[in-house]
Amino acid sequence: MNIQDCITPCTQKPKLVLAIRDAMEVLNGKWKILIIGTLMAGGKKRFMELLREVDGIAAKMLSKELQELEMHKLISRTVCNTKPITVEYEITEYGKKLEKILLELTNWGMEHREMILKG
Amino acid sequence: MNIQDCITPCTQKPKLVLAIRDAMEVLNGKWKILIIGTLMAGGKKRFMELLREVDGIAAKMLSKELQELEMHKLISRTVCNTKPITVEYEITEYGKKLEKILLELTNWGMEHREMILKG
DNA sequence: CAGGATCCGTGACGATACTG
DNA sequence: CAGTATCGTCACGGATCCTG
Repeated sequence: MNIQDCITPCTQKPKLVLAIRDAMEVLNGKWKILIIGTLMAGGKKRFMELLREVDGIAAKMLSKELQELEMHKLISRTVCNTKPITVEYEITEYGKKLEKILLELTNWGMEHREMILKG
Repeated sequence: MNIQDCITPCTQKPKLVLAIRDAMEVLNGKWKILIIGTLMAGGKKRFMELLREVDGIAAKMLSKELQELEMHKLISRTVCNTKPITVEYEITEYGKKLEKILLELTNWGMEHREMILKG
């Protein structure tokens, strides 16, 4: 499948637009992709670990975006009855389907950074 | 290259985070990816065509996001000395490097939509 | 036709303090 | 530790009008 196949003929809306809209609705927010990337690369993470590794994010935002990601079945949340309580976040099998996107995004980002540095 | 390779050892920041941040900085904004997708699938487009096809966008936003995309060398802007004046936007060779990302995003979006509809 | 100028509301985002 | 509550801001985004 190539990118032209995403266009339906005549005056109908391009399928591409709908699909991208759907994807963006799930991935919107300043931190979601970074959170997913961190979890995908690093396995299980606790709240505080994420707070440290996704640096710059505030606890409120992390909490909120984690909830939204969980709603969309992209990550799972597990409460461990330790003392004090700890919580583990992990990417789901469904969430792993985003790996290709993340990879392409990462590759492009690195190329782009090099291109900027060279001028 | 797989996603684990994006992690540098020990306490350093993951390379993945930097790359994704770079990419997101270029692609941020509600409409950029949709604009790129439309141009990539449909070839040259004039301002009014984009205004129609990227539906929901306001002229101000379209203008602004097109400028930013041009700054980043992802699209080109050509003024035709017709009367009244018309302008053509086209994706650049550099911009075409985003094709893989767009494709993966589109594929995932379609799968996700189906998954939602089925429940 | 392409888009700039202006005005304006909302909500995304952030800092801080607090709780079980 | 893992959050929630509260408050504040600013810029993102939209509507409308105007110009070459």
